[in-house]
Amino acid sequence: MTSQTVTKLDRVPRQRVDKFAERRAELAEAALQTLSELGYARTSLREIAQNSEFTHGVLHYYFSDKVDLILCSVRQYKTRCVTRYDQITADADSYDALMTGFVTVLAQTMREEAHMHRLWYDIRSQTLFETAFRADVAELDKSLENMIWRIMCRFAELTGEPQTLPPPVIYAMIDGLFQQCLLKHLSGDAQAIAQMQADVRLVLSKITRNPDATAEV
Amino acid sequence: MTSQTVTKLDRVPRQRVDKFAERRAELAEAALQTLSELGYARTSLREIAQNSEFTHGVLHYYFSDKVDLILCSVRQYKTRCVTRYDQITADADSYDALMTGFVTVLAQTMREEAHMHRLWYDIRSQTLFETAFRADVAELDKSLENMIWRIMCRFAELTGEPQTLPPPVIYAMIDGLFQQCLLKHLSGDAQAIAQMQADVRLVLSKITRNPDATAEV
DNA sequence: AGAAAATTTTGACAGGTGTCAAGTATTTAT
DNA sequence: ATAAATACTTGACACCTGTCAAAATTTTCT
Repeated sequence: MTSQTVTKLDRVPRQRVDKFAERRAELAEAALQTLSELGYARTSLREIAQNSEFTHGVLHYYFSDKVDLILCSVRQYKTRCVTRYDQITADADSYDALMTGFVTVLAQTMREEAHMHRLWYDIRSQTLFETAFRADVAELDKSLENMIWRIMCRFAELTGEPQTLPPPVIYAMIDGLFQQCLLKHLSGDAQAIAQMQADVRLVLSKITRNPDATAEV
Repeated sequence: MTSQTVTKLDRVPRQRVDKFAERRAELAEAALQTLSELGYARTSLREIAQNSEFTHGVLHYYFSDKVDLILCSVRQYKTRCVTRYDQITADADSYDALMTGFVTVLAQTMREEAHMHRLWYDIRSQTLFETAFRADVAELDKSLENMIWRIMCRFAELTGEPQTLPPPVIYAMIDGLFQQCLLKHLSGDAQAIAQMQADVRLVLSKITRNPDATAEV
């Protein structure tokens, strides 16, 4: 239930609502940090509160229960994640530039946000058991699929060739490569990132280019 | 520590050792069932014991701690999983037969062992946080990679064309497709399996066939 | 300034967790 | 058959979990 939230939205002045929402966001942020540090299985409300500037009781003032809090966190994570590669798409004015831009941001993401992404894979796995997260996780997954698809469309524009694989397939493939890389990267494999960059280049070159293009060019 | 185990292996008669190992396997099986039902985060030792014919205390007689038990379970899961597609590879005597055989077993696995596979993805995600599982999970992942690679080698034999993508890349791609399908399948999407079969066919046909082959044939 | 409302803290609750030691029952060996 | 080794159960321990109500604090409004 989010009855508390609804009540507030109904009759308190505008400023209040903003403050309430801000604090929710603040606590959701603390939850994100905790989840990315400990993983879903070991994340408790008291641990989350300790990563904020409040005590554990306040969580039930701003969220109806633990699920409500985590859902809020996931949505917050999404808004940051989903436009990550759009600048690259806009800037690139050639096939090679787009390719280089893409794998560069992939590497950067892996280096700087590895913990946040392990949280994502952890939550997505929870979805296999817990129905509560399914709708939000599916929506986020779809957004990521769209993000990848926008890149592929730009590739298609630049080559003049049509797309050869549907959005879900390309996303699944890139996601699989990213996930394997994350595993190796967090296990201490120093070459994992460079290897993934090479792998993505290889796969995309087979996908984005027309089968006969290599012979023509 | 598995000091208890070692002690037994050292000095008790052969029959005892077998019985000890058998019971370990039996309890590991109960753990597998529980994990695949509840997920890692909600699996407790008492719950595992309830899925066996013993009480919770016995777990500490056969395993040094919870981690020891789960590692044992994962290894047991592996031995069943890793040769799943080998028969298909041996039987198929044409490109189309191999392709059909592969996607058929993929679908069968998804239908019959969805719960076991969600456990696998759950445990693999835990590995991103918990170092204790890393070595075993990495080994299992490698075995699965090899299994997929054996299939690709058979494809290469049948087409006469060389492989175009290295083992880790192909595995990551297929795994990504499988994982997405599992998510949809468990969310109630009735077309998920058929869609995955089509997707795998599409991707493999782009990978296993020479770029110019379509023009030739 | 004082009353009212919103916010935060504190402390408790019922129940669950892994672990382990002290028992009881069962099997094995002599 | 009796003693010893093995297998299993029971019950406890210290601690952690989500939740919530009551009290204390802070902010807001008049």
